[in-house]
Amino acid sequence: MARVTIKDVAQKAEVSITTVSRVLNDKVDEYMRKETKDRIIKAIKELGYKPDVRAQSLRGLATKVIGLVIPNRLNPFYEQLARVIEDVCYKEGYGVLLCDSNLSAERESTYIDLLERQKVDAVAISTVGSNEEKLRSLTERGIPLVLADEDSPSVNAPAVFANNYMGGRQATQYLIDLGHRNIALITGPLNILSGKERLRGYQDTLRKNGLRVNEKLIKKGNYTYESGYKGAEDLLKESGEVFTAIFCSNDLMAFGAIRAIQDKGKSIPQDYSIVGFDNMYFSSISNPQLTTIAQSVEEMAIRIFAALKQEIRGDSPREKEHQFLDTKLIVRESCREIRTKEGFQKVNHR
Amino acid sequence: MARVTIKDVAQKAEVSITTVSRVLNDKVDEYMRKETKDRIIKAIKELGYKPDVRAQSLRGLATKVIGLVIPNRLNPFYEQLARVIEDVCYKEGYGVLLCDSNLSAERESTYIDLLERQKVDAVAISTVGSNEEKLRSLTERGIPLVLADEDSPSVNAPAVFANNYMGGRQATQYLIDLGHRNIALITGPLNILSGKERLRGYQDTLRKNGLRVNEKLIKKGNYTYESGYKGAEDLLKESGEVFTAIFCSNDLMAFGAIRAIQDKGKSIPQDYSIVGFDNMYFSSISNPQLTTIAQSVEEMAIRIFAALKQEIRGDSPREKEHQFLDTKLIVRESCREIRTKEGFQKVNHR
DNA sequence: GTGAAAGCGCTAACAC
DNA sequence: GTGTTAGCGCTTTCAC
Repeated sequence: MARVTIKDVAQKAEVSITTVSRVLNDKVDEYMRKETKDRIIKAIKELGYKPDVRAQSLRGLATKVIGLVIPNRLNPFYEQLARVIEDVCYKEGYGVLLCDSNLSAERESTYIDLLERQKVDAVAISTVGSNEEKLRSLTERGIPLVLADEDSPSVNAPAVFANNYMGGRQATQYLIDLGHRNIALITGPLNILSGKERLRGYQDTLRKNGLRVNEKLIKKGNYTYESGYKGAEDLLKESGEVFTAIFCSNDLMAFGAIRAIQDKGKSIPQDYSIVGFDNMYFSSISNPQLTTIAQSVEEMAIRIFAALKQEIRGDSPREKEHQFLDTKLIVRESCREIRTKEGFQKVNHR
Repeated sequence: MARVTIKDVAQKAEVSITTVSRVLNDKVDEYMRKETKDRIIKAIKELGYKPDVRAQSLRGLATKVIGLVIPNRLNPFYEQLARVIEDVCYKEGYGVLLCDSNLSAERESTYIDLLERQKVDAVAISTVGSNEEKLRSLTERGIPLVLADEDSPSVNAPAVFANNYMGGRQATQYLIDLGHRNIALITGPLNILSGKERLRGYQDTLRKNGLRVNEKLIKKGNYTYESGYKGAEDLLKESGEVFTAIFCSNDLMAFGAIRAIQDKGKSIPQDYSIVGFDNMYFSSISNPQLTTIAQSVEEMAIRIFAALKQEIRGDSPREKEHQFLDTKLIVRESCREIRTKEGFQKVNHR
């Protein structure tokens, strides 16, 4: 029994294909004899018939597939996001065409083309940039778009972000509350939103607490383990500046920094306190377990999917909504309270 | 410029849709005037036309999408496999519908149905079991199948496996060569191939070296961090048996075991040597860095894709090939040589 | 060298 | 209540 189509079902149930189609699409309210319906359902079961989505969607129905474009799943945050979005889609009967642009704008562009040819119902994208035009044309071609944790200038689409600024503030404030006064930062890539915002949160928080922003304590990283290692190494040897804590813009860099510090014979948190960002799974089982900022990835996935659905239904406003989700400090083992000139610092944070 | 179809291109280039279709599919060898062809290509460019894959495939062409079903991407091995397969597919112009069955046979079954309805060109699956019938019917329905690292009894499909038995032997032999005589094992799930084979490799290697297989030193795990922690805890407190090393059937459990040991105030590798399995990214940056067995995931992805293509082309033999890929020991920081009764042990391994 | 027309599997407007 | 038919966007046979 190869390739069974609606015709086979119709034949077996001794009705027309229209009638079969009606029961498939639950257009039965226009009264159909129960007996007929049962006969059709029985035939479908027996033949193991499954409608061909391509044919259905050619006629205007949904493909029930969404495209998801992420920059790089080696970054655990995106991997987690992909997993959670897939989970939500599964529950709603959608498949996910997963596209990892591998940090390449060109690859991202190729993938957008692929998704357009595949006529997916919608796409969620965390863009690496440089594809604004293509993204705009996607929506013009009738494929709705939702921006996931990365903005795209000149693209009018709903967006869901983690509040990276808030996270940067929480991390920095926590260290200050522990008594740290000289807090270093290893940044993310500064051409993307999360990198910029975490930096801004750090700077503002220092200032708000009457502390100076020391440029020598800010090292540029790119979210990789290696760049975290390098950043901490530089802080340790080159700068000659005093510092007692590092806020790393993501967990992977935090692990690199920790290793660099340990390789210099120092230890965490005795000699240096470390805060990460992402709360990746490994941070809860690493040694030491990492104090970090958690983003609510589940919540983000749910919001993204909701936005996707709204766009698919076409009932979204002309001005697209940008949502920001709260971040949360997760205290574990990588920070310690320190004695300052003024004596023990009163710890008081959320 | 919404929805541009082949008609629009034909109109703009002042030819029939047939002619446009010819250049799309490179059926031009049947002599077409170069001028005509150029005009069409120009029109395609200007309109940004992209063929609708659904329509093409309805007429018998490929959908250029494959389905990939994995048990659980929280297991880094599968996540890595998914990433690498996606990469190969990208290079070959294929999209990937990624389906995480989340260790549920029911979810896997639902996903198989989805893939059939979507008429993907082929599916690669690492099954969690209980869906043999469904898998067989997939192939009968014309959607070829490749088994990825997990066999499925009674399903006649090509398969690509890591040589888990070899890995189990390598890990165990390495520990023996380091002088260990009482080697514990934390197993994977014993209802799946990799779990069984790694266990078998462990047992055979002990015996081949004239060592006794001590059931009390074998703890059942399920590839999670928690089960590794629990396994080591049990070994440490309950058994009362002496042992100096643990072979953990995957890295995640190795991390759990390490933590359990450390929580008891012991250290790695001074007090206990640990070998993992998978060589996940984190094993190279963890503390201590983990000695482990590497599977060649890239090679696996390439072979799987090659098998997929062969099945799609339909030129594969009736008796499907089962391939086994070599594993490799990666020595890092989590093991040490120990003194035995007979004095220092000569270390001699590959 | 190029076009007309059938048909892939399906839905929906319209008939009866 | 159910069937006939046009047509979604495309490829391919056959005709010219």
